[in-house]
Amino acid sequence: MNLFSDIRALVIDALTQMEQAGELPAGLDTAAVTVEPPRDAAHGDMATNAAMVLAKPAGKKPRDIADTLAARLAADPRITAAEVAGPGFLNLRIDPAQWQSVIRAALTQGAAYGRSNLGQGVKVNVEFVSANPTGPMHVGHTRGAVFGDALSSLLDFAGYDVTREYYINDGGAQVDVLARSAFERYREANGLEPAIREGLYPGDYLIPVGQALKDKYGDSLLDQSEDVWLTDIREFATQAMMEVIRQDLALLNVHMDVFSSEKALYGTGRIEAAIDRLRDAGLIYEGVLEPPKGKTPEDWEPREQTLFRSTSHGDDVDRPVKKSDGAWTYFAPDIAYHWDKIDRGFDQLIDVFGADHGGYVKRMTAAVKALSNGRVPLDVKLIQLVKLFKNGEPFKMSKRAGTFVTLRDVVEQAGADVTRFHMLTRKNDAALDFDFDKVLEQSKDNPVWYVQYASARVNSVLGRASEMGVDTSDAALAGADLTLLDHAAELELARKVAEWPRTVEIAARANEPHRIAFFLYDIASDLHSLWNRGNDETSLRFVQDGNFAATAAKIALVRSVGVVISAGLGILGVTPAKEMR
RNA sequence: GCACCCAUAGCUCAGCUGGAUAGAGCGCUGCCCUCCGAAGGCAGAGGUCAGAGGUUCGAAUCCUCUUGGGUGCGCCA
Repeated sequence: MNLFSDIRALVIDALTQMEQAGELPAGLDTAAVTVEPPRDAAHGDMATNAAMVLAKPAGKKPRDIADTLAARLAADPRITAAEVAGPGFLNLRIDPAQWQSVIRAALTQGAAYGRSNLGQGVKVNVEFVSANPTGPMHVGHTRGAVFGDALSSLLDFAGYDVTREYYINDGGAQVDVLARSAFERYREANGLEPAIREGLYPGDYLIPVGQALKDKYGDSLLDQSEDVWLTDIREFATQAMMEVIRQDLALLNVHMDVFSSEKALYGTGRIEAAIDRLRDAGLIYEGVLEPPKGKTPEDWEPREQTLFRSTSHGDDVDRPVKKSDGAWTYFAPDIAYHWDKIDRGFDQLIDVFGADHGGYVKRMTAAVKALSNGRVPLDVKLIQLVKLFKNGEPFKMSKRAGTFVTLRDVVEQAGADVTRFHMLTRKNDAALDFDFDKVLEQSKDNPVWYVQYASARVNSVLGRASEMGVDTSDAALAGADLTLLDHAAELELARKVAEWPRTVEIAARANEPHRIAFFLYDIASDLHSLWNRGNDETSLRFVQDGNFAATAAKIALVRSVGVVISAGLGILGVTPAKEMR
């Protein structure tokens, strides 16, 4: 149940009746009509902008439309008052029975309350992480992993058919470097001195890989030249790294549906086919790129190469798909990969990239547009940096010295729940501070703790009511006499519960899971606030000694908040706390 | 040089794709509490939404320009 969309439907219905009655011209576009909670609660429960939006196309004054609309809406039993305000807003007061039925809906639908059919089963592919398989995941990847996973859950909750996918970049030169690095560790495992020269991966994480190589090959590869072992060791090391990455993701409770390999595209004709498809559309040509103005690379020399005419789909310059040696650029297999996703029947594609790949966005959207003839939209979400702190001091790390912070480090120190929640307390395109101490702080300015505390309080108060003898099962609470919830402060909280389905849709429409985190903070804050009022006004306490009916009603309200918090945390991939420690 | 992202209270950030008097936490000020309904509560001050134009009933939000920060710009991925 989404009370806001119900009331919007009522408004649209009334507008249609007005058209039929000749009070409005027929055929008006009502897409821009909204029904939303007013900023100021004194304005009522909901407000619609219908009169202002339609005034111009209808050729009428906003207030005239609003007056007529108000009269029609007031006839509905759900509306207790409809008054025109300001430039033409129509403020609506909703019958308390509606808020009570929202609570009941939350109790009967449980974890499904707030689910939406917004997505209508549309197939969405969310590609995220896609870290190079050359080592364990570090903090930078962590945020992308959390974001992609939460976004996927959000879209699923909003009625989309979601696939979580990881694109393994195992086709480029970096996996050769990995193989050479692993080979040195293999030598080391055989008692030789490893030569980790400049440009190789120095991390300790390859030591067990060297050992495993020794177990498999003994000393048989030691005297062989690179062309003998490169392919096998590359394959071996890449698989080992992917296993490490899978385990890292599992630490964060991130689980992919599909892993796609870049390398697997080579030699299958898929890349050639994708490029040919673009060529048939007249988008591939041989040409010479101009050097970027103001920043010409020192070794620049004009040369002819195979280019994709991405400028015809909004890019700034055309992009090469082949290197000068005739090999594909990274872009070419990625085009084939995205075509493959289109081919697999996805209606929407989402790519989650690090912000340093921002320059890649236009060419990829151009390619997807061209490959799908504009059918499949691609939304690229860029994830900004995570700045680490410890006790308020910047936490320095150096990749060269091997002191970079891994995903595992973060999760071991902060825990998966705290890490996930905190990573979602910023918009994806804003930089995020992560302070190892602050995220574990127990205070109001730590959203993770504050929301979990609310969750624990819900659990605690349910326990108390239960001890008192109240049946606190959702089914029983749904049958409570909710008309007893007549205090303004209680209805206020119920209103927040009613906003949950709306928040889900807004967040899903924008592909912005952080909105869920902020909503949870808000509703937690409202719950704490009502709880605190109970300290002074005993009639607002959730457990009313000796009064079963009142207690059941209040507990129903509290539990409905708990249902929403659980659902929201579920989307974020965080386990609700039952008690605080 | 060009493109993309960002700029909101002293600080860290929200702001429901254009709505009414721009919000929250921290910090600050002032009251209250010291209760196992728990690790504080209530209230107040604090803003030229970087700046200047434009679009319209209405702009923090959309367009143009300017300033300041970040990212990127063929044979890395």
